[in-house]
Amino acid sequence: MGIDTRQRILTATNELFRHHGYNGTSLSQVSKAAPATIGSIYHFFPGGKEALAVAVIDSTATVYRQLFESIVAETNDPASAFSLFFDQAGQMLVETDFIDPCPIGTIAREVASTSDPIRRAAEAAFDSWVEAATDYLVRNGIRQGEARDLATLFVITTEGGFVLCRTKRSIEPLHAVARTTSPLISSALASRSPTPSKA
Amino acid sequence: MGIDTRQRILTATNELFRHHGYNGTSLSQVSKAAPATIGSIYHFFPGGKEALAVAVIDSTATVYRQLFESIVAETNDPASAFSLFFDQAGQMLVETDFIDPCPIGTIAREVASTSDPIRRAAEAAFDSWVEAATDYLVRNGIRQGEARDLATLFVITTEGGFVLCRTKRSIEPLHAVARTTSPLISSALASRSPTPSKA
DNA sequence: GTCTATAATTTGATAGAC
DNA sequence: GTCTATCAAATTATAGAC
Repeated sequence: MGIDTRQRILTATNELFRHHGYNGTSLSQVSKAAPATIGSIYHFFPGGKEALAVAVIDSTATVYRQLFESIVAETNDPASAFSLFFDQAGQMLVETDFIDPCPIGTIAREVASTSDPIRRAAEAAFDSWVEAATDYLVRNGIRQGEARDLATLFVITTEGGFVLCRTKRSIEPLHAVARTTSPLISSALASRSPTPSKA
Repeated sequence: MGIDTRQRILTATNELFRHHGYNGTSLSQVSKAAPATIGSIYHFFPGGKEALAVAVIDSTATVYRQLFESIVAETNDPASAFSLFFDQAGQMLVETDFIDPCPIGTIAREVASTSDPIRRAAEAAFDSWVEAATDYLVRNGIRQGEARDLATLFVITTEGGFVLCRTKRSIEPLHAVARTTSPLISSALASRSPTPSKA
């Protein structure tokens, strides 16, 4: 059972960050929640708390990118794919009593001015999400520039939606996002050049 | 000069929160930056750090609401009014080397699970912004329900835009917001019922 | 209203036995 | 790999002189 100690530490830290942010989480809390001794934490993460944050951000980036890909893979219409993503995020919020679904935005805003390694990890995460959504929209016939703008809006409304939902303890803000932005995808699809794809 | 000590404390705290968030800011930092002694801080804010945060959130809510009202008062077209707001926010980001323009979103996400007074203050701030933007859109002929959705999207994209801009040290995300959401306002205006207003 | 001193606790991090 | 013990520094908050 020694092998998954690293993963236990990572999982516990992720949850604590989503509860209390970066500066609000102490290593003693992590040690207790994992559970793992302080010595073990420093064994797996010699860079201490900062390295732990980078690892949490990297793994969260991957998990959310995979969630996005799995949702679009199961959905025919791109406009409803994004709505489905917002629905699923809202469901997560309710099930967890409005714990933050994503640790990255909070951590980035807390320490963007003081920890460049963490800021860069968060930047890479957001970039990878924008890229994944852009590629998906381009695959559906939307031209590169418009696709990138819409993908950026998608990530921004996700993060901004989490801010309002967590604050208001309501998923209504995410519903407003879905209602207002869904027509943007539809209209971009409608105005694409009528080159037939192999689908 | 005793009279504005309270204001100096408030201003210094606001700036420190935007730099390092709530848990990343200590009262000793506030004391040094204000400047004011710890005793003075507790004299004006007997509730300590938590009361200080509520006061910062309340004052920030008012300042931003006034900024919004002043921008829309100087602009003819609602679609360009929102773009102007995003432009101005972007300008602020560049001028301050990407210090967070708004302390509320960060603080709310940090302590929404642990401090209900702070969470409620942040909720009131967001609500007041949504209400101001909704009223403005309704005054311009957009029906209540659609206006509220667009106003909510406006606040969400502002907060989410700050997250990405601060993380990427770039104002390009806010530009993407302006480009993608501006047509939504225009189309809502175009489809309003043709009742003539007194403008 | 402002100041200094300090209480009581917790923090991130390290050392070294096992 | 895991554990305990411990460091030096910083934290919020309070007390009481001026």
